[in-house]
Amino acid sequence: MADRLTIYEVAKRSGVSTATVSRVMADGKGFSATTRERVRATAAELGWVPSGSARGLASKRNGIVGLLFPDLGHSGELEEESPLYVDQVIRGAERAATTAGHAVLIAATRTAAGRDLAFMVAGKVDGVVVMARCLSEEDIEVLARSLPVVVLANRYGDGGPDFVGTDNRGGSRAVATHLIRVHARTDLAFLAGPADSPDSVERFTGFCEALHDADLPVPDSPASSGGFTEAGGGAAVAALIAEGRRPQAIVCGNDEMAVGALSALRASGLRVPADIAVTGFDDIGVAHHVRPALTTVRQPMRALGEKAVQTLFDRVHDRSAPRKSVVLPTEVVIRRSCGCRHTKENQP
Amino acid sequence: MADRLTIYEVAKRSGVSTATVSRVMADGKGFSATTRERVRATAAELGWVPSGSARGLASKRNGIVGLLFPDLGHSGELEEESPLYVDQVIRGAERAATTAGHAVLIAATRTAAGRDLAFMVAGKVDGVVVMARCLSEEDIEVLARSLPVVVLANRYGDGGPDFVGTDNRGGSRAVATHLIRVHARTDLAFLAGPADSPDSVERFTGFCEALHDADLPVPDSPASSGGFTEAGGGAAVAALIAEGRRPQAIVCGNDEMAVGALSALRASGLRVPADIAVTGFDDIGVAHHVRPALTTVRQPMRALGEKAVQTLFDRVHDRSAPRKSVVLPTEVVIRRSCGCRHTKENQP
DNA sequence: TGAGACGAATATAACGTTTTTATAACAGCC
DNA sequence: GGCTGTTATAAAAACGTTATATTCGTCTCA
Repeated sequence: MADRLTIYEVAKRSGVSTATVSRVMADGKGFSATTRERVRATAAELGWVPSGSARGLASKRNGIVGLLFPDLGHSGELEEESPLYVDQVIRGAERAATTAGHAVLIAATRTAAGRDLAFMVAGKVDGVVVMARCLSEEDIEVLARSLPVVVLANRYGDGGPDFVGTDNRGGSRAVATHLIRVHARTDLAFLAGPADSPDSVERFTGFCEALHDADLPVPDSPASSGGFTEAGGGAAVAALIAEGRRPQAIVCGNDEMAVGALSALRASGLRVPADIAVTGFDDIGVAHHVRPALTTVRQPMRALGEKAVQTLFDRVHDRSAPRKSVVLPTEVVIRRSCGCRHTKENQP
Repeated sequence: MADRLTIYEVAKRSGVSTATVSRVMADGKGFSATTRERVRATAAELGWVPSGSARGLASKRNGIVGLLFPDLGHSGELEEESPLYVDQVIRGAERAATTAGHAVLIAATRTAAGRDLAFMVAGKVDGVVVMARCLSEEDIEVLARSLPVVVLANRYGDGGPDFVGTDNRGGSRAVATHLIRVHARTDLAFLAGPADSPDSVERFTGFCEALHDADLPVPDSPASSGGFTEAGGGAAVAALIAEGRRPQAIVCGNDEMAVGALSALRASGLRVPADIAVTGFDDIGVAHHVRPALTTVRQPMRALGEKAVQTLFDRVHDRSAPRKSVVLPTEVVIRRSCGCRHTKENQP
């Protein structure tokens, strides 16, 4: 019986031309109300859904933005440990996209065929947001030559695509300054993440700036490193204590390590914050459930996703605009682990 | 200078035909290794990304699965309250899709143009997973006529598309049975969600089955309703207490209401679980942080997303296979609020 | 040496829309 | 009743791939 269902069939049955059907489906102008209704009814009756591919091909618009991220929990046992903030970024991106009538095409790249997937995605969208380190700089450059690209949270050089990130440095500086000014701590240790993590490096830089601001000695390198994991943070702090080091505060590169630090300090019989203050970074969910509740720095992950997509749309709209670089402010979340008695915490 | 970059340009520069370029990019067969390298090099050099639309049009394959959900936090002030489980479903879907070399196109439908977005998405994908109540039954039916559809967590009639959901009824029955058998509670109250929520209805049904199993009187309707919100749950329980009702246990339709119930009971000077036991449903994040830690029922949201996409692929692969209906088991998570002393909790 | 067979590469017709450009219908106006 | 200016519709040319059917060599084996 029926051939494959196309716009021709719908046009014929509605007694109009394909052009009219096209305009009706696109909510355009140039047809009467009755025509509109007739066409819509026919389409629904036949169960016709216009081919997005044909549409995209003919119109050169896809109505889709891509979002590439390194991983979303493919790492076997570590599933639940995979970065939760990705969810928030997706939410933000989805919101900004929906507002503009676009859908979001997501894909993780840290898998075997990840690079291929990334290019496949790139071919289907009007522009793409690329999260930190999920594609090589060369690949990003190739993509950027053929479609709008926004890089998220990890700037690539100076001449690259638009960039949106958070103020790691400022947040770290602020929380360290809080420890110095408010709690009069003068001997602070920084617990770093992986050495090749730009986040960790920026946070250490902010930490150093705070020390510098207060005329305290500035270290060349972090006191220790915990690989951004809870276990690593605990081990690093335990080692520090075993060496006889007793800083007045430990500024941790992220919350996971801070949680580990808390356990390690308790195990050593040291009190937080009385003996040693501890701060984290990221404000993950457990931060305000752990005891003492963790003073940390919150990154506006959702806003990040939103801003990234908005920036992408700006770029789609004007491909020759000057390169944009957006840095969203971070926010210090005061709880107990820094020594404060009254927590100051807005809802996330 | 350059025209718009197409396969023709790449073919010309590589000294081969477009067909060869196409096959090389698709990792097909029928070309020599040298040709392959030459073409790939040219493509990279030119920064050419094959048009996904043209590809999809010609091949009738998109390499994309759609995922439609009602909302992802567009509701103004309630942002953070929006259902977190959606994130998990997305993660599961993304994983299953990536495994098959597909990307995931996501869109929320509870917005003004939500329905249009849904149809737009449908036109771009090889199949679509539709989450509970984000599209009318008629719309789903229209979609299902033109592409594979899997309905998530909310069955539509008996003749509809493939279905994947969780065992609400069984989970509710299991947790109620636990209260009866292990903790010898005989006077249980069910705190329902919105009356039109199939989830709530199924959970109430399971609750009733447990009572029936134990030869306890089975109520016609829930003891009270809290609209699935923390405030609503608290208010409902407060009202119950004010009326002089003192059930031995309150089985809540979801965790939010259970958390509200906990507060309300504390405010009334009642001890949980000594005076009244409380259970929840969903195992949201706070469930194990609240005091007493909440005994609840966990739904495998991530597995749900994964299974939905796998089921979708099955359908794509064989469109005439018999209708499939998958119900994933739920799991009772024993904590303190039911009266148990030793929590039994696997990592989520 | 020639017939077959096989691998590599090509030419070209789909694929199903949107978008011009052109035409037809239809008021309103003198 | 012809003229004009809108508006609604029609016809056909893109859009950039993939897939089918073919061609072209080269190799193998009788």
